[in-house]
Amino acid sequence: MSERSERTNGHSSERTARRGSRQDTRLKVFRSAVELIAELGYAATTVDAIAERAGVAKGTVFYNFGSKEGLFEALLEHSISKLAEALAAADTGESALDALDSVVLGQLRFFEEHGAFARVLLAEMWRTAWQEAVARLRRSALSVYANVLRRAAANGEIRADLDVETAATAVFGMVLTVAIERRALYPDRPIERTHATLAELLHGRIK
Amino acid sequence: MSERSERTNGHSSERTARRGSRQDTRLKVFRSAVELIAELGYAATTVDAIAERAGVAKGTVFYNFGSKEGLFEALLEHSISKLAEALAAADTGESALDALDSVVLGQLRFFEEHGAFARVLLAEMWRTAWQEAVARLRRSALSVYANVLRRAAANGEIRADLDVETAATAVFGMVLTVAIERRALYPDRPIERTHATLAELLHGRIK
DNA sequence: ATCTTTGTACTGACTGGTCAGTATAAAGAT
DNA sequence: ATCTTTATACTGACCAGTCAGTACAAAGAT
Repeated sequence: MSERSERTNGHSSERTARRGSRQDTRLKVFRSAVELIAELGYAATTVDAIAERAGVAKGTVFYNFGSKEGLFEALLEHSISKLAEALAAADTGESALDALDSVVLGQLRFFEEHGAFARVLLAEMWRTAWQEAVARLRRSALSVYANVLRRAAANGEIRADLDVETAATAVFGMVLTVAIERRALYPDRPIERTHATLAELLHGRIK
Repeated sequence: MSERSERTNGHSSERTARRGSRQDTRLKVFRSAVELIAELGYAATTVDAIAERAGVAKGTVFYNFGSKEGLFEALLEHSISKLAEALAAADTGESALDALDSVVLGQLRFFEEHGAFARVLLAEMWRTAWQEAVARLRRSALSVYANVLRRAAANGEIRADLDVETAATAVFGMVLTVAIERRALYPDRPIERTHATLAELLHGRIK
């Protein structure tokens, strides 16, 4: 979703010109919603609270998203797209295994910046109600891992018979869990250190 | 409905305390609660629904656990203990890395049997409201992984400078994620196959 | 033996508050 | 003109927690 349509606002006067623009309002609501839902969970988060934190009227939320569920679906859609973009952009490196390390780092960095979304994703990912969003996640984000692993298997960097789909989920879940732990427990630890630990784990018994 | 005809079944439950049916009631409520919360989440699950599925009156839930939150805390306590026992029991093997594989398998098997709890744990684990339960989880379950990894580091099976705490969380989160995916998406796949994939991933670039 | 009391486990109708969603009038923005 | 947002007020369903009462077993008491 989110056609980046900036709507040609005449010329100059760029910046946040469209003060009351719909896109702007939607983003404010997204930010507020993801923070609250990360803290309290979807069901315990009220639309009143979302609207208040976003600094908009309650009616605006319903005007823009139709319902609480509609808001949440749009939020998932929006955030999963961004995550998929970030992972795909990180898929670079000499060897496939270098690329794997790089994607792991990309995921860590994304969740460093969007920690609230990490929590929401972890909590809601397997709820049957949002199965469509999960399917999209598999197609767009997990497939980045699956492809890297497939490449590694194809040119002999790892066993050719590895189940890349399961392995992709495993790595994704591993990084997601660690990213959340880091934010919750060791917020000041440099991300590179966490990344190094994960890389060692994935590279196996290196001395 | 259903006049709980438990009555004096004579046998059932050891002589620990007369009127042993209270333990029975609590377990029925636990079972019902974990299933519903796995499906709907904590906040969206009503005490009415828990009581109905357990076949007890709503008042019984409050009589036994004081509040909805009290019920959930007792449930976490109960289940985390069982999980920790299962992991500790699986901590066996020639080398530390064999033990690691074994604990991973133990965790997979535990969540195979208690899939609903796996979902609840994943979703609620990092909610600040249950931080006490998370602390207990770290002490009792994650420490099994941390100890295995420490042993492996001590006798040179893996790098001595590995951050075992972070690695323990990583492995735990990886297995938890994959266990849930397996149940949701590939329930018929033998657990050994999933285990083999995780072992390969952990053992690194073996050809 | 029969009556009375006590403690434990449980029941389910009821209450008081909460919250998604609606309604509407008026104000900005383009 | 039309789209978007604001502010306020309202409705009705839903739900956590309460409470007066039931059931019943065991322990005195007579």
